[in-house]
Amino acid sequence: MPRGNCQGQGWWHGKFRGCGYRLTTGREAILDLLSKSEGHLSAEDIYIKVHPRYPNVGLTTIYRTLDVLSNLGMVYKFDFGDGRARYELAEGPRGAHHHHHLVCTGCNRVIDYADFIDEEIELLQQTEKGLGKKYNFRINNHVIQFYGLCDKCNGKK
Amino acid sequence: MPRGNCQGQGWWHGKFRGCGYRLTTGREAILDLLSKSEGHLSAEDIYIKVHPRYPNVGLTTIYRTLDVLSNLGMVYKFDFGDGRARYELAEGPRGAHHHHHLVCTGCNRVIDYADFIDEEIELLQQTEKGLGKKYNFRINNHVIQFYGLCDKCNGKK
DNA sequence: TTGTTATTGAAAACCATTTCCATTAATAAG
DNA sequence: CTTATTAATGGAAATGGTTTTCAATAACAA
Ligand SMILES: [Mn+2]
Ligand SMILES: [Mn+2]
Ligand SMILES: [Zn+2]
Ligand SMILES: [Zn+2]
Repeated sequence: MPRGNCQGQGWWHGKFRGCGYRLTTGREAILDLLSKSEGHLSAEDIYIKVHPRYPNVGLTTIYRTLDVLSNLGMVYKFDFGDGRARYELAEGPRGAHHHHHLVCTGCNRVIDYADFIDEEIELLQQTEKGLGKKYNFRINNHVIQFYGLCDKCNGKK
Repeated sequence: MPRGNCQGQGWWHGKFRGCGYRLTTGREAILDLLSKSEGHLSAEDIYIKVHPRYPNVGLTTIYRTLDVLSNLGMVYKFDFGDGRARYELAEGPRGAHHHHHLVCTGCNRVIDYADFIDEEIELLQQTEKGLGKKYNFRINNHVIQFYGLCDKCNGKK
């Protein structure tokens, strides 16, 4: 039962099984929620949404599942500086929904943006290639975040 | 005694006083250590280095000072995914030492890199301008991190 | 020197996340 | 459809980085 990198195709039923993971109610519920939710959910956010419909899915399982999904590359884990991890469905490493983040240090609002993404991606690929060679580093992910104040937080005091 | 953004010039004696902060032994010790240390120190790292010479500087003060320095923009606070915040002297918002990070998810090693920085900075400035206008966002910082496996962690298993 | 008050250290609280462990259930074998 | 194996689970407890509390201290303006 292989457990390592299983960057296959298709949707998660196959992906999960192919990696030797069992397909449980909790995992399905969490993936289901993630796939139909917008935004950047914390483990507790997910718990609060999943628990009413599946009362026998505990917070511990949320954490464990998110960890598995993150290792499989199906979910991205972010730190936006508000003291808890936040998660977002990946939908393919370089897939259609790839975007970066604008984080307000005033109110913790996070804006997804995809403007300039093409130029950013191109530069990133160059950089990845160069750095990978120079430092003998196998890059498989990146994070770009801009920090500042959103319009609402700009005008206060 | 003003407290807000004090992005003045010069070194920290003046900067601190100009922002209404008192210049204390602890703060000087912490800044002193940061300025002569390489790498990405956690609060505890700093405590361990500072405490022997200044036994009356507690961990709480380390945290509080790092928070002040971070708010003043004199120190950058990072999350590299190892469960603790790490800090690094800024030396000017776009100063000579600006660099980005390569983070090994295997052993948590962090490599500073400044290759390709010129192209990155140019793109970032364009992006900042565009995003700032589009989302009415006052950007004053950014984080770029590449995640992957370093040479040592590549060859294991 | 003196008064004001920002800063401090130690201990306790906080709280997101992890660990423990006995129980349950997904899966494969028969 | 059994049955056996063992991954997965959840609730409680532990963990550990960071923050809060509060009385004592010290920086600095006057
Ligand atoms: Mn996003
Ligand atoms: Mn660095
Ligand atoms: Zn805001
Ligand atoms: Zn490594």
